[in-house]
Amino acid sequence: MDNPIIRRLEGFTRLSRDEKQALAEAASQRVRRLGAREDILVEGELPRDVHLVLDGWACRYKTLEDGRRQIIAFLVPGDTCDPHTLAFREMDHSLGALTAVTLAEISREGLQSLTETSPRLRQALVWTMLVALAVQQEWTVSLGQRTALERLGHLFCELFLRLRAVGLTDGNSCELPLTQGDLGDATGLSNVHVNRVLQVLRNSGLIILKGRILTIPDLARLQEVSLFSATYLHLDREGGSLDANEP
Amino acid sequence: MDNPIIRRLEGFTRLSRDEKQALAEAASQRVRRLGAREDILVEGELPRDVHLVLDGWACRYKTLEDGRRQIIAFLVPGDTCDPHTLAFREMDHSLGALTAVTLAEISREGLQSLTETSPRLRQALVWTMLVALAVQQEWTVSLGQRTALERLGHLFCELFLRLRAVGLTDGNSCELPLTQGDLGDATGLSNVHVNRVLQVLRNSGLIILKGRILTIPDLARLQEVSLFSATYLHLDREGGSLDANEP
DNA sequence: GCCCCGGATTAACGTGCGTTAGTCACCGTG
DNA sequence: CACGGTGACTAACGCACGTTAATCCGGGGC
Repeated sequence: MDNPIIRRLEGFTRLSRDEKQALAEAASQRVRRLGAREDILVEGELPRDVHLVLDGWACRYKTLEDGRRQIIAFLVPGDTCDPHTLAFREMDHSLGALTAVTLAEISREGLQSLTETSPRLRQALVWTMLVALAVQQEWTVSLGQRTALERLGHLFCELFLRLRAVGLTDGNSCELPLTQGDLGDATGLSNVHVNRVLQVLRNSGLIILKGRILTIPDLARLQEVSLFSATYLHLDREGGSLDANEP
Repeated sequence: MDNPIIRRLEGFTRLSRDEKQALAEAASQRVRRLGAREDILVEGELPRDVHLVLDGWACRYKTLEDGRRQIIAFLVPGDTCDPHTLAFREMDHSLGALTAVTLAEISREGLQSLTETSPRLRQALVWTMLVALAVQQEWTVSLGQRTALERLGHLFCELFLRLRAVGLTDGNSCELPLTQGDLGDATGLSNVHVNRVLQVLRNSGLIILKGRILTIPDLARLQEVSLFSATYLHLDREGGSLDANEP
């Protein structure tokens, strides 16, 4: 009943017991498990369901004809894989598991009836889409303007805070089950250069990265170096239009 | 009554006479005009209204502390400037006019009552947000993987098709009121390099760019060179979940 | 008609990052 | 315990692109 999706949405709005119950039930009806590096959905597919990440890491990616690959988003527990399904028939990108993952499958109709009974859940779903957009905009800034070091530092800040929002951090550490190749595909850098820059980040004490564990000894300093400002993540309950109708 | 917003939404769903009427009325209630290069909203502001572009070009942009600037989206007639207002209090980026623009201002409440009376308009609004997300994802790919020439070619394809969708092209030509500096800020390139690459595009006959008019003699060829595939724009009426309940 | 100014263009030079290609460390497997 | 495989790491070299700075051009104001 305590699942990361609810934890995620509660960062935005307060949910009633009934809403949580309905959501938890919908998300436990059908569960799909995949191994690391398996594809969840590939570009061109016509998904019938919406997938939510319950456990593990996944990513969105696009591939160009000549093989170049760009990871366009990381998905951690609590994230929605494919809200697009609500408006588009066909996937315009692929979804891949990075680690072994557990997904909840909710049918389009199921999700729709959920949002039709609860305006608050509807708002929450819109909110997740807008946050996804805000994150994507920030990635645009990273790839367009930030140096390699800033890009990686920025990404680490983002991932750490997103994981913390769903209770998946331990002090100033979190898991980071990504290869240097993955980091390169996400930041638009070669794996070789990712390696070089990681050394610098390590040697300057900004991060500790060993095994699959990332530690950020001084988050404020890493944020400063990476020109990171957390507002775009909208992690605090700012209150959108819903609150206008509420006490 | 025939305004670009309706033209835009009709690319996704068929609207009833009443819905169009209500939308057109809401969009004509309050109109705001700005000169070229003026700011519409700046980061940190707390907008009370949602803005729609009726005429002219605008852009979203973010600025880093040291002055680096990234344009994260171009807005043309029919586009929604700030759907965020529905969920976030504070702007996490700025909006600027590129040319003189005419905007429709709709209050949060006004928009909400519009979407509450018509589920179809609600769906259409969700659709515009998802398209914005899809476009942002494609920009991520461009900045991460495409070469300078591909980036510019890709951008030209995108803008041309988006303008065509709202009836703002003339044969294989359209307006392009952007400076080479703007193009650089959008593609993550220096204005000098934008200039170099434009020469190549011109000399190879892929584009004609003179005055503020862009002509694409052979769109298919430009698409090929830029690794452009139009699916991410979702310009065709694919039918989302709404159609499931319809004849 | 002249001035002024933003934008386009060009040139010379520098560099951050990619590419290629190799070695090394680790881990699960038979 | 040898093995194969994957990911981390290193080194040498090259290029796409940035930086700086100068010149050119066209349009609007008076």
